[in-house]
Amino acid sequence: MNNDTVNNDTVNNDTVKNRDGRSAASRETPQRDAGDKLELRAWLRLLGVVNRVEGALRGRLRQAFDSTLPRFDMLAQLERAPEGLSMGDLSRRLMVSNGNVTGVMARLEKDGMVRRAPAPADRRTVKARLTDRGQKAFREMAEPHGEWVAALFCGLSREELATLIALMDRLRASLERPEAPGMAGSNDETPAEGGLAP
Amino acid sequence: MNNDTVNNDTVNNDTVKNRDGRSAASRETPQRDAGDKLELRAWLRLLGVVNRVEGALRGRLRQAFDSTLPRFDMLAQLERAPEGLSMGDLSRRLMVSNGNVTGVMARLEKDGMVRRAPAPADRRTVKARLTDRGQKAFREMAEPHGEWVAALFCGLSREELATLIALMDRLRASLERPEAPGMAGSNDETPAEGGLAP
DNA sequence: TATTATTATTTTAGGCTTAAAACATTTTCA
DNA sequence: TGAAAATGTTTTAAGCCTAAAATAATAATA
Repeated sequence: MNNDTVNNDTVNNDTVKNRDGRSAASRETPQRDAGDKLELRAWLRLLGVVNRVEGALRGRLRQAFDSTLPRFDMLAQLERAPEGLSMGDLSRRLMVSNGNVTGVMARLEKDGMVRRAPAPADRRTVKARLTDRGQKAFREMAEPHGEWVAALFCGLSREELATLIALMDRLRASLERPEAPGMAGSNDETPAEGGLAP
Repeated sequence: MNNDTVNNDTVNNDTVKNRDGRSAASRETPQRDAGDKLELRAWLRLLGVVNRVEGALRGRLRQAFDSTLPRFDMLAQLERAPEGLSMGDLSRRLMVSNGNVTGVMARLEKDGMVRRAPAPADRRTVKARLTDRGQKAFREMAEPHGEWVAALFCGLSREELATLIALMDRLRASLERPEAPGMAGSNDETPAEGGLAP
């Protein structure tokens, strides 16, 4: 994964002149902006936690099952779709690029976990299904995986978990809004590609 | 980055038999466990949000500055350490592997952003510093970057941001605790490597 | 129907990331 | 001192990931 100035809390205020002269760009985000950089701090914390949890899960999955998170995710999606999924379905559900799906699925197929076949109706699309082997492998991993996650999050109470979920839902919803949620101005690069990332 | 069953809220209850027969493993995490999978849900939400934000930042950084998040992070660390940092320092601060630092720094050096030189005192260590070019490049990126983050998080109020930061701090602290926070049992694989990931 | 546009996937080129092995240098201590 | 342990970095091998270009097949339309 990625970091992003993860470390301590210094949040490089240095170059960010927001004392009173509020740069042209910062004017675009109205009532915000109390000089602190709350959003940046939140982002760095989020990133740090996700990196750690991901690292822990990666290690456990590798040691216990010689597998990886992306593989696990693909299997999980296919497991709950017995009728199979197209590459595009997987790409959308896992929020990764098409090319990525192609690669991971190729490896899974090589390992005998999935089978891919062009759809008879529309020969453009490729449908993937879990093999028996893949089904079995996923079912073996799923429970330990859930327990690892539970253990990693044991520092938060149920109430805190609920709060966290609610916050993430709010944030996600606001990210989804096509009101260019990351394009608050300044240099007029980055044309106007509309929504978020991929 | 990685996903991890990101999609909808189904959270594959399927294979996870926790109705009454609480599997041997789930007994290890005591008062938790109300049958729902709150931790898993929280984890998936977290991951989804981080993926989206990361994707948005990646795209903007690429389009506006033809740069990347890992490069930006390295520059940010170096910028606040004018006396330079060793490869190990960077690795620890950014929480990435040594080999990773070597690679990203090699590219940054090729682009003239940093300069690396063996430390005279201890010839094992390599110290990196920002060049003038690197300094300038980082300072140009830092402000837009902060604004992009602020805009992406504009869906949360200041209070919510503070709550989120507090939650992340608690979670991070509990992850740090060497009480094997991800090893709640079941199959006795994954020896006992102590703390978290790398 | 022939062209054009759209949709679905793969390929390509390049960068990020890790774990483990290999090197290099310094420290420890017998 | 000199071997052994520890420390710091790079290399290696493999996988993940993306954006953009290339393919392939279907749908729209003139």
